[in-house]
Order: sequence, then C-alpha cells, then structure tokens
Amino acid sequence: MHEPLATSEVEGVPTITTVARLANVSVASASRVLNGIRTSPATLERVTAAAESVGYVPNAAARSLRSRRTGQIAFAMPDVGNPVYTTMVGSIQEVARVAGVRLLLHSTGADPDDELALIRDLRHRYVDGLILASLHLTEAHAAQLSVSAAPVVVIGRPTVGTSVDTVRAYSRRGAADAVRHLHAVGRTRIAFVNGPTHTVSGSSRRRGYLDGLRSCGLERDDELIEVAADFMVEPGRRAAELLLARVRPDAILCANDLLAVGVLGALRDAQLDVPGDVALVGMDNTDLSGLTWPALTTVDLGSFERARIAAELLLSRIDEPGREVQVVGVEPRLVVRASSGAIG
Amino acid sequence: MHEPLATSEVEGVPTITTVARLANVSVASASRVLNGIRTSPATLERVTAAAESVGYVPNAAARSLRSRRTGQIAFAMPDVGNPVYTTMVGSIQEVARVAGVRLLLHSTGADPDDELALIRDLRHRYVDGLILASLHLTEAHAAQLSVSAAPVVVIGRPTVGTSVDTVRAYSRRGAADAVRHLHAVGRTRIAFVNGPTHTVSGSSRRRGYLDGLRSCGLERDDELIEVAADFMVEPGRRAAELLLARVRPDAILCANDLLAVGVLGALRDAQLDVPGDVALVGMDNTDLSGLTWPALTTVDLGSFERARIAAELLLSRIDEPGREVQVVGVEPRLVVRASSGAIG
DNA sequence: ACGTTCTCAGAAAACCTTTTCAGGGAGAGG
DNA sequence: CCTCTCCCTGAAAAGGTTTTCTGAGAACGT
Repeated sequence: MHEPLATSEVEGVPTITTVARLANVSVASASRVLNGIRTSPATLERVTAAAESVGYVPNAAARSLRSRRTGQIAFAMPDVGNPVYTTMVGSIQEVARVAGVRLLLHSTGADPDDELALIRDLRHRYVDGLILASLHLTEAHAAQLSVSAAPVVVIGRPTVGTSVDTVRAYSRRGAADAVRHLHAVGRTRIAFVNGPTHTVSGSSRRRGYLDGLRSCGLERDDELIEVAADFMVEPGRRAAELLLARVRPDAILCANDLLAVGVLGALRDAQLDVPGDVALVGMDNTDLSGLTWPALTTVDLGSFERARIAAELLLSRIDEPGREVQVVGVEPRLVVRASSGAIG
Repeated sequence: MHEPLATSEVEGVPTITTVARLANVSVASASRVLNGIRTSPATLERVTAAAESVGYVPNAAARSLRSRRTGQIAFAMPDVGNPVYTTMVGSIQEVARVAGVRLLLHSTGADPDDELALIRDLRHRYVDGLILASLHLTEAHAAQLSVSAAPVVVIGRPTVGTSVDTVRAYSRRGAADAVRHLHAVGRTRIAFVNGPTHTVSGSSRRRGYLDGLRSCGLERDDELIEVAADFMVEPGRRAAELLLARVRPDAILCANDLLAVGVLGALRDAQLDVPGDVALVGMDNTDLSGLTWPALTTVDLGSFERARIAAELLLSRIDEPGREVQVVGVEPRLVVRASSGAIG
C-alpha cells in the first residue's frame, strides 16, 4: 500500500551526496569542485551543473565540524547602547563582510565575570576568534587569555605579561592635548569631569588631564575634578551640577562625549554660555559630537580605526596562528568644533 | 626512540569519548548525562565527575550537525549606525541572552538583493532563524520567504499573501497623532520633512501626516512637504533649508528623529526659535531625542518593544514550527518634550 | 513462579563534509 | 617497450555529537 518512494522523489534538502550521484562522480570529486580545487574540465562542468540543478548549499555545521573553521568571529563589548561601540560594530562588520566572515555580538555589561565566561566559552569552538573590548582587564583575564581556545584580540590597555594581540588608544595623550588646546585658546580654570576611575579609560584620562595642566604650567586643583557615576549623559549632568555648585571654571574637559552632552545640559540650565562662559571638550568623537549645539570639540581616539585594526589582526591571526603578537596604537586627534571657542 | 604516548597523555581537547572512557560508560550514557536526561544516580555522578575533571566542553559544530540546532539567531538591519536599529539590537540581545541563544548581526545597507541573499543563505543552516528589519519588502522577498529554510520574523509592514510572522508599528497613526498634537497646541501651518517615499516608513508616515491634517480640518499644501534624500541628519538639514527658502511654517513634523536633528540645526541657522517660532516633532523616540536642545517631542513607535516581540516570536516559532502565523502591532505613543511648545 | 512492564545502558547509525591515501591511466623519457 | 611522473579520481576515514534500537536486568503484579 505504501510503496517506498524512489530516492529522487523523497530527497529533502540536497546534500553533497545528492550532487555527486547526480553528476556521476564521487563525493570527493564533488567536494573538490565545490571548493574550487583543480579538477578536469569534464567533472567540473558536470558537478557544477548538478549542484545548480538541485540548488545545493553546503551545510555550515558539517563543514565546520570537519574543517575546524566556523567562518564566524565574535565581538564582545560592554554596552550596545554606547555610540563608541556602535561605531566599532560597524567597522568590524565591514571588515568581516569583505572577508566573508559572519559577526556575532556579545554584550557583557562590563561585567568581568561575563567576559571571563565568554573567553572560556571559546572552547565550544562556535567562533574562530573573539574581539574583546574591555574596560578593565584583570589578572584573571590574563590567565584565561593565555589558555584561550581561539585567538582573542583585545581593544584596550595592553596587559603586561600576557601575550595577546592588542590595539590601544593613547587616551592619556589625547586628554593632555585637549587641555593644551583649551589653554591655547585662553582658558586657565580647566575643570575635568571624569567617569569611574577604576576603569582603564577613567584612570588614564585623568592622568592625561593632569599631564596637560602640568605642561601648561597650570596649578592642579582637585576642586576642579568631578567623577561621574558612569560614562553616560545623566551622570555627566549631575557631575556638572555638583561641580558648578562649588567652583566656576572657564573650561571643562569631559572624559567622554556622553558626559559632555550631560554637562552641556547642566551648563545651559545654569545659564552659562558655551563657549562664551565655559569652553567644553569631549572625547571619542562619536556621532553625537557633531549634533549638539554648539557642536562639540572632541578628541578622536580612533574608535573606528581601532576596531578595524582589531578585526584585521584577528583575521590574520586566525590565518596564521603562529605569527608574533602585535600591539598597535592609534594616535589621538583633536577635532575642533564650536564648543571650545576656537572657531568664529 | 619515539614511543607512542599513552592515550591519556596525548589527549588534546577532551571529547565526549574521553569523558565516557574515564567514567567507564558508553558515550551514549555520557551524552545523556550531559544533556540532563534521566539516568541512574551512579552514572550521573561518575560522568559529571569525569567531565569536570577533564574540563569537557561540547563541540558546537558537532552538536548542531547532529541535533539540527545551532543555538544562534541572526538580526539583519539596514544600518548599524542608526540608533533605531541599535536599540533593536540591544533588545534582541537581551531576549537571546536569557534564552541562551547567540546573536549574529547583518547589515544590509537596505539593499534588497542583500536581503534576498541573506534569506537564501539560511539554507546553510548557520542559524536557527532570522529577524529581518526591512524598509521595503518586494515581491521577490515574499517569494523567497515562503520557501525559506529557517523561520524568519519580519519587522516592518506585513506583506499580503505570504504568511510570515510580522511585527509592525502603526507609524501612519503615529504621524497623524503628531499632527493633531501640533494643532492642539495652536499650530496651523504644519510642514512635513519626510525621508524617501519609496520606503515603507516614508509612504506610511506621509499618509499619516495627511490623515492628521484632514482630521484637524487643515488644508493640504504640498509646498509644506519636503522629501530628504535619506532618513539622516544632513539630508534633514538640507531639506529644511529648501523648505524654509520657500515657506514659513509654524511647525515641522519630521519622519524620523535624525531628520529632526538636522532640521533643528537648519532652524537655528535661520535664527528661528524652537518652539517659539517653529514647533518641532520627530519620530522614533531614539536616545537622541532626549539630548537635543530643546529636547525633542517625538512619537515613540516602540522600537525596543517591537524588537523584543520579534525575538520572542522567532524563538517560539523555532520551538514550534507549526504554530500559526502571527502579526502583531505595537501602538505608537506621543512623547511630549520641549520642542513642540506644549511644555513650560 | 511466571509473565509483563519498566528502567537503564551500550552499540551503532546518522548528521554532512573535507581530506588523506592509494590506485589507474596517460604522457614523457630512456 | 619499460619505467617514472604526473594528474585525476574514488574509497574511506575522520570530525564529535545525538538518538534510535536492542537487550539485560529489576520491579511488579497475579
């Protein structure tokens, strides 16, 4: 009653076996043709035609099981909402795209345990490599990284001791440059709104700020420093309110564009003109900085560039696991817009 | 000279076989324990211990090859840089995270061919499903979707005919609401800065604008409509310049927050006060809208919510491929801030 | 005590490719 | 004519897991 169907009819998703049978060759030959390995014109023709006719598509899982390559990389960042990381995602995406590699996203919430778990999870081999943008690399990270199952490229401060490809910004230098710029346009009471100081960015930008003061011959005044609860807009606004309740600076450097946007709001509320009364400088040169009014002078720390380099480093290491470890830095660049009072 | 090492020494990455041997059970039993399938306490104990001791981690490729599940979903969007999609990424990420599913990202550049290729690529089975945020679904999409190899959930206008889970916004209604709001606060010459009209958003927001005029008893005046080259800041600025060279509206509705930011810049350049001279309303309630000055009144089209629902729909369909197709809509919500002159 | 049901474990197949290995045939060189 | 090379092909193994199927033993009911 229920005759078994001929195989050609029952065929569901075509596999390489289907193609091989149809082309009257072995699966080995089929595989070779499909992977562009030299074969005789005759079989090439036959296999191509067969594959075309059944609409064959290789199965990703089987392929990576055998070839030990997934064709995927991952990017782990603290916060999807932060425009800096969004920029990086775009940049990495672009590199991945031209390399024919897919991109996975992880958002760690800047939780070190989460980051560690991520590195450990590489042992599942679900990606060929990982780009890790971390705010704070611990000893545990270093330990875990040194035994990681797949290549990792870190975006952040290079860790001493461990040998892992790293791409860094010179945010300390960038912050110092910003202070010098403010001094050059005539400001002398230069305040600093920082983010949490236990982060890499927080501590190095703080040092840069102090460097800058020193190199301008300005006295350090801790009253002029305020630390926000986070590198975000609202904390920036609150920090500025506290700062203004205490002192009257003629310039404010912010550790980050988001903080700067918050500070800008607070200044407006306090009826202070930017840049007339207070000059303002942010950091990161995110998309936001061109959109505020007045447009924000900011230090471009090369997020886009850094991410691009990180992606390229990762791909190159995947190709050549043995190549020597690289640490590359991207130079900061001051982008002068209206908010620092140097224009118009 | 070169004795073969005992297997326990040569062992590289431990596989399930390693664990099974160590626990003195079959790989089948090991697999069962590892997947939480009921077994005797004795073997459970032994396998768990063995796995622990060698630090066993299952191989993702092998697992998905056999189980036909990748534990991955993908999100395809027109543009990583657009804050609307960034919001969606965050939202989907969150759902994926709690479901223990990994998230892949595709950026299509709003290119229909790219989107089609993406749907076709599902046949590689590298993900269990796809969320597609598309600006413009064509016939070809419908055709491709109906034969797609994995579940797809569309964020956008529901397509007639095809049966695919869809989550939509009521942007037409949202735009109309915005017009009524502007009329309610006393504006009568209400202009409209739109994005490209061949997109779903463009055409429906335009209709909503016209609906709004009609329901307020305002006459339609095509001089008051300007179409920007893209849903972005600069095109918005240019559109506003053209508009202002021609007419003098007392309110402007923008099809999008990015456009609104651009328009805001143009208004400032033209020395027009917002909201005093011109009231301004955007759409999407992106993070930007709270940051401008004055803060932007905008229509929240529920991007976060829509993406969340899309992700949940996708996961539920993956679990239960047979369940009936759902089309769900999210209600728009007017978020009144300073720019429309209804506050203060 | 015997048959029935139930629980659990192991062997083996299946998932779909890539890659190694060996062999066959053809061409070249002696 | 023989041997050596070279090119191409096919068979089969390997990659690591899940799942089905079968069987053994225990528990249970009559």
